[in-house]
Amino acid sequence: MRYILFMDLSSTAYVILGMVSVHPRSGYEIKAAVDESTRRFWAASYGQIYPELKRLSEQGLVTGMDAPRGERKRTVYTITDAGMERLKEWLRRPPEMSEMRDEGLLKLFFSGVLEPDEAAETLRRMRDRRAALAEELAALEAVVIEKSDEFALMVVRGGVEYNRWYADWCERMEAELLATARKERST
Amino acid sequence: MRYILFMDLSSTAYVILGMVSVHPRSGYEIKAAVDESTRRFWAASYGQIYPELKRLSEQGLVTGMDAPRGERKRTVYTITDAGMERLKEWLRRPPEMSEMRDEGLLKLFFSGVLEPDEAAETLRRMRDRRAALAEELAALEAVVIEKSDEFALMVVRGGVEYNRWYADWCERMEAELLATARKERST
DNA sequence: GGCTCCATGTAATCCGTTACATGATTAC
DNA sequence: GTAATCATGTAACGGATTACATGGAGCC
Repeated sequence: MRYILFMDLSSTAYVILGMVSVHPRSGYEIKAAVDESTRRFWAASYGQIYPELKRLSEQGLVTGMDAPRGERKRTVYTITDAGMERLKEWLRRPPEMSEMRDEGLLKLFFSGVLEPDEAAETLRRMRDRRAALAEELAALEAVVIEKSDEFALMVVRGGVEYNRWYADWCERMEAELLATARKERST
Repeated sequence: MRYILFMDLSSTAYVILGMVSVHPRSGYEIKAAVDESTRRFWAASYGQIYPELKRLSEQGLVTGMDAPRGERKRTVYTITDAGMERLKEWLRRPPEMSEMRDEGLLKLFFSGVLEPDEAAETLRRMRDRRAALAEELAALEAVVIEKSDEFALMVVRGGVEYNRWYADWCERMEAELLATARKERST
């Protein structure tokens, strides 16, 4: 007999716990929920979800129940009391990890070897991307309002604001860049 | 004899090309440069840098030259014309990848199971972290100004602005959260 | 003498994505 | 009937971090 008292959970484990804390879901549904909500700041793939569900189940943090749809097998997972405790305990701990990888910024950073208008082109692309993302999230906002989930709404709106700020920053930097380029040409 | 005409380069390869495009550097110096500049939006470890330098050298995109310091062996890498062309070609391509992982946002997203003031605590931690980061980058700004690198400066300042926006957003969300919590308590 | 920094490298490991396999159900 | 979606899983692969090994140089 093995005693698992308090094994460290992976970050994916908490996404799963969070997702089933709202209401029971199948692995497939968890993946779908992640893809339309946390994906932009915390993704998860089938390759993580299914093995993790098995582990969480073994540790008694979720329980899987058969819930077939016709002849199609299906297992929905419910969070247990122990699972809810672990989730809350994690939520109360100060957030640690935060990282980003941004190819646009990297290109900008090295753009000293290019002509100013080539660098400006990078900024325009970045701007367009961010503007599109802001619109996408603004559309999602309507969907989230329906669910009346205060925190989900807060996060989507934050996403809209962030992408708008970013798009605006790109515009300003492009203008600045072209302005100094003009000034330099005239001397 | 092997003919490598146009093998795809890894993202790390471009960081290295970018870093040696400014002036020749050793692997150690590349790592140090990454750590004090691009790290926040594009990191690189020794485990990537040294093998990648070897590959880039084999492909004729950089050339390594012995540059010992006393008895201590040291190799500095210089970008070749071919390497510069590859770097520029990449810089001109529209940026694709951009991703983030943010534990704070993830915790916020699932904070519906907590008391409002516990969720507010998460926002306070996030705010403090962002404010500290903004200060850190503001201090770095002074160092970057010395180097008179227009693009590096643009990126650091962007970082300051971003973290200040983020910190401010956290403050506003905390206020909003506590306000609705008060309202709900009074009903 | 010991600590920190300079300097190069590799092996083990972790984390995560992609691709694939399989099969039922629903919509057109 | 066939394409898309629901549903579960795993194997292969790739990217990146961590840890370790090795050793010289400079400083207190």
